[in-house]
Amino acid sequence: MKFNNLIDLDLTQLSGQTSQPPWTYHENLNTYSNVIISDNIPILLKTSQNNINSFNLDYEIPNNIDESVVNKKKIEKSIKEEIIKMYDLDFDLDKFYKFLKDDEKLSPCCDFSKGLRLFRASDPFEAIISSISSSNNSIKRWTTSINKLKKIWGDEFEFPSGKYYKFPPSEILFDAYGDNLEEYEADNRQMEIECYTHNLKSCGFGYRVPYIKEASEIFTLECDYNDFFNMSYKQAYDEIIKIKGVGPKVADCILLYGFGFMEAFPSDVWIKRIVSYLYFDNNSDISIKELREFGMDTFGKYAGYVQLYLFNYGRTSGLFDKLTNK
DNA sequence: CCTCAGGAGGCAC
DNA sequence: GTGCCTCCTGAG
Repeated sequence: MKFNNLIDLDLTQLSGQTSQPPWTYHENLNTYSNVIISDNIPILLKTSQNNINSFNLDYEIPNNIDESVVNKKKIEKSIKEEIIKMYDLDFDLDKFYKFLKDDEKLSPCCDFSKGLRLFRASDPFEAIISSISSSNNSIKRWTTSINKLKKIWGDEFEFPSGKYYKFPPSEILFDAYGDNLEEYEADNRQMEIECYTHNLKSCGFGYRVPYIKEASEIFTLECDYNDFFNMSYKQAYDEIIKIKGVGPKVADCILLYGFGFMEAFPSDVWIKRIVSYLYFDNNSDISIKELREFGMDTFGKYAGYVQLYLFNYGRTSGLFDKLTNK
């Protein structure tokens, strides 16, 4: 299937959005692949492109599923809808670029991020755990941790092009061991304690392990995250921030990348540096709380996209280096 | 080549 | 305001 939309797959996949880690990249084919569940069937999505004005979507079904039992038309319709959601293809980038160019402080962003789109979650729970893992952490570290987690607890599917793992549901992580001591005590073989690596701590989540466990418990026993789709931004924010390990920044990441609340403006030190530089004459007295309010008031429904473009602008233009080398 | 101190990051307390 | 946990960088 060919999609004639402006999108830069590399930028979108690798910009550190906390809906999920980047998909598996195959260099020789220039393809990003990931498994999703579509109509109860695991489907491997494969996206590739030669230029940013279009991309191709291909798919595979698992080796152990007989091709004759799948309804191809139905599958293709549903994966098309899914890719439109995940790559946010309904968002009008041209209109957004006009908005950026109307603000002389924002207009340089366009040149560094052409084709960058929101990378939305297929599974909101994955976005919740990914966002919690990203706090006080680097992109490389949290994505490595999430990939390890998927390999240990996620369902494994074999496709013609290889093995892929889905992010596990909350009840699986609710049951998972927190660290190797817990795992050791539940095992009757009593091996050396270092041998126990089937636990959250061993994935490198550090002190965030109890936060991940608690979030898993809440979404297993107490509430359904799908309720967030029926809330206003403010209602959803007030609700999600109650979870331990979820502060203002993580809450906004979850709402933006996991649930598509476009008015969220995730505010961290990087955004603070670049906004201070662009809008406040580099006077960084502005607090993170004020920064979030500034972003939401100034950019409105484009707040999430502006945050994305500002971050990428800072990262790729060398502006972040300049702002931190002093 | 090695080791090790220092830095980075958002949140709970 | 302080400490959390892990990885990365750079100095020696």
